[in-house]
Amino acid sequence: MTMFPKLDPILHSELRLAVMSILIGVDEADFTYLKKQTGATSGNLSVQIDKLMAAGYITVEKGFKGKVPHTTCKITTAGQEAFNKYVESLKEYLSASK
Amino acid sequence: MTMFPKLDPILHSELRLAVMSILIGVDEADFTYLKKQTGATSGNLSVQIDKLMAAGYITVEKGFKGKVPHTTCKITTAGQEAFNKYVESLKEYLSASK
DNA sequence: TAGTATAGTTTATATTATAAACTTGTTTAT
DNA sequence: ATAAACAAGTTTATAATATAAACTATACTA
Repeated sequence: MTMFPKLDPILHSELRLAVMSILIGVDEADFTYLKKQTGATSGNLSVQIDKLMAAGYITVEKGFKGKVPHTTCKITTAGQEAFNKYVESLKEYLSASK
Repeated sequence: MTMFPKLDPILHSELRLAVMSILIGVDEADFTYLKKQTGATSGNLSVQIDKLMAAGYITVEKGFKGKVPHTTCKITTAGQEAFNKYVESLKEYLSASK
């Protein structure tokens, strides 16, 4: 792509972008919250969270809340940077005639 | 997705978005021009142009320029509307804390 | 006329997204 | 106490997508 910057494939996904969008505005969020906010299925969310983690864009802590398993996600600095860069890149696509 | 609008899958594709981004700013563009501007391979471009056409977002005219085959693409009204809507939807994802 | 270039299309493959099925454990009703 | 339903995920299978490789057809060029 000559005039269009490459879009980070990790972020160029509807659900992963939604997750990142939530996480960037909040200190942390748990699995259930992310599921409710995004409307995703558990399976899909689980997979996409894994990918974001593998990319180093979020950290995932698995523990228990009382007796129930509980997963907390938090955006990393790398994740914030990648998100910002993605937004900047997208702008090149969205602003026609430039 | 409850708080995030669904992103038009036809447009949520790097190459198709690039093509639409070019076409929205220009009266028409031919295959070769789109290929150069996007840096895409011919095969990929051919396939994605087909999909945009199938979606009714662009028109494709195949003819000859002298003796050489020549394909001209033009955005449709539906395509412009879809593009604008996509941009609006994306904003919901990009503006954190909203 | 053999070789290279142009303008694509078709087909095959690799990657992704998504849903369905499953696991593990908990709470609730009987 | 135990079966039924629920919660929080994970794993696996399938469907959809993107992309590249191979191919077609014609034209130009040495």
